[in-house]
Amino acid sequence: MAEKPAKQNDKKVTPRSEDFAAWYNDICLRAELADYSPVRGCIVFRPDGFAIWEALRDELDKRIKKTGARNAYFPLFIPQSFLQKEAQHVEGFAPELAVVTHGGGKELEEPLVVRPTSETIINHMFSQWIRSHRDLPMMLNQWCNVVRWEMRTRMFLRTTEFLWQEGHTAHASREEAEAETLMILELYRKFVEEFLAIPLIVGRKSAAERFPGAVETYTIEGLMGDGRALQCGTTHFLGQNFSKAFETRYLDDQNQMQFVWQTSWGMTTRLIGAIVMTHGDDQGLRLPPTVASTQAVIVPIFRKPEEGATVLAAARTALEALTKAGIRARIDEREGMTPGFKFNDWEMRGVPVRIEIGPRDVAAGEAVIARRDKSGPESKSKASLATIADTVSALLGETQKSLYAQAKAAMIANTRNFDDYAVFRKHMEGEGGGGFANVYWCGNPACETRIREETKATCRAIPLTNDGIAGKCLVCGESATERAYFAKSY
RNA sequence: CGGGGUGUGGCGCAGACUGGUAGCGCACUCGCUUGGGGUGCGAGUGGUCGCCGGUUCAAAUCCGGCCACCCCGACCA
Repeated sequence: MAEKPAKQNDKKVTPRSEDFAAWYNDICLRAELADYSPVRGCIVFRPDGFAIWEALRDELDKRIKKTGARNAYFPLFIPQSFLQKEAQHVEGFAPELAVVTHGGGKELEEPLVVRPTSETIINHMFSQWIRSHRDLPMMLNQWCNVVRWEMRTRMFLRTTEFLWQEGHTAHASREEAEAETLMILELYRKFVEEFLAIPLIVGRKSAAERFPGAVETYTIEGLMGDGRALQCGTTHFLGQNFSKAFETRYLDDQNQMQFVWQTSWGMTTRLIGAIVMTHGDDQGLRLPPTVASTQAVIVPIFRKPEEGATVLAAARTALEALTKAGIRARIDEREGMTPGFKFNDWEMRGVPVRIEIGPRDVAAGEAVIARRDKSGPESKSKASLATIADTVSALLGETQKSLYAQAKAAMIANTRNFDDYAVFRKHMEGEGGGGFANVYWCGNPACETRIREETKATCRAIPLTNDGIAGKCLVCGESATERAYFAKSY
């Protein structure tokens, strides 16, 4: 689908309902979240897009630090040989590596890989820092960029270079590492659902979808507006795969040499795309107040200069009250634009609350308030200028909840149970998404492969609490071991 | 790497078949007008027509070669 190019300077964005892919591109460009760069597959994060990342990152950083992990920074370049030490890891990442072969005008003795992820270099350092059980657990987090040479890219969702947070921990016991993996998974779930207002399905990945080098991978999966799933974050239980490859060992309290047990986990700038695709509508972006760089915009309306003075004075008083209450607000004083144009412009940019102040309002001591989480006449109401900060503050809280509720309702409406393979296949074969399919599965990779080949749907998550024993595999009819969610994904 | 498509002001396109002074809409600048849901009018700025070569008095247009980008697949957060 989506052959129609983005109509960047036409007045309206492509309606979401008409062409989801074109709509998504339009929004990212026109709301000035990002722009294409001269380098294929790389994007520029513009201030309004980067502000979302900053808000998200600051909150996530706080939550991660609360678990005891500390931030560090490891080099961008990794000796090529490091990537080759762990068998599955090489196999998984080799095709998508960017490799530096020259430096200072000379060919390097050993090529350097631009990190696709930092397990290897971190293990190399861990092996030098960890000597005793008293050094454990070691829990580090890094905010950085990584590069993966993907064949096909999409703004925010898949770019050659992306920003992320990668946590890496080493523990004395298997149990402790497994507990850490699940604890971070829950931290991710809460963060994405509460802060980004994106409802999720949580679970374990199938072997085919596992991180290269992990023993077990866990995931949080969202459902986008077009019915396709998006992996929003993953946590990995690495077992001793990397510690054995890098000899990351310690002496336990019995004076025995042991390999550490490890985890890694990450979330990326893909989440910006998830916000756009989960909450956006035909008018454009709808930002959760938590990440909106402008939470409330005041549009002054007047005709004559003398009205302007009165209206602007009222607008500035309101702005002061909002700012004092900790609300990120601004006045749209642009000249030569009609109020109607500004309304549409701010709606397209996803600002949660709009405040209209005109001469009639000032006279009545009121303002018209429009909320972005609703549409039509219900979105507008009147509020007293005297208590504007309280009103807006309450609305921002409600917006956060209502965006989540709307997305949750959409996800539930788009999640179906299937017990007949033919029916499932027919459902999934249609254009676009198809939502989540909740099915019994025998756990055999062959059945998973058949689903992928015939329907393009993949196993997104296997819930942690499983009633798989109760049913028969959707594909082969054998006794099921899993009850899993399948979907077409980004 | 396979299949399809497109390259003409910042963006979206027409012009090409039938060679002859490069055009339209949006955006941008200036002026007036308008202003409670994408105001209207006027005047402007801006282009070696993807690149190289050929045919011709003359090439955006015809011929040959190359390059780039986009979409659909395989790979992936």
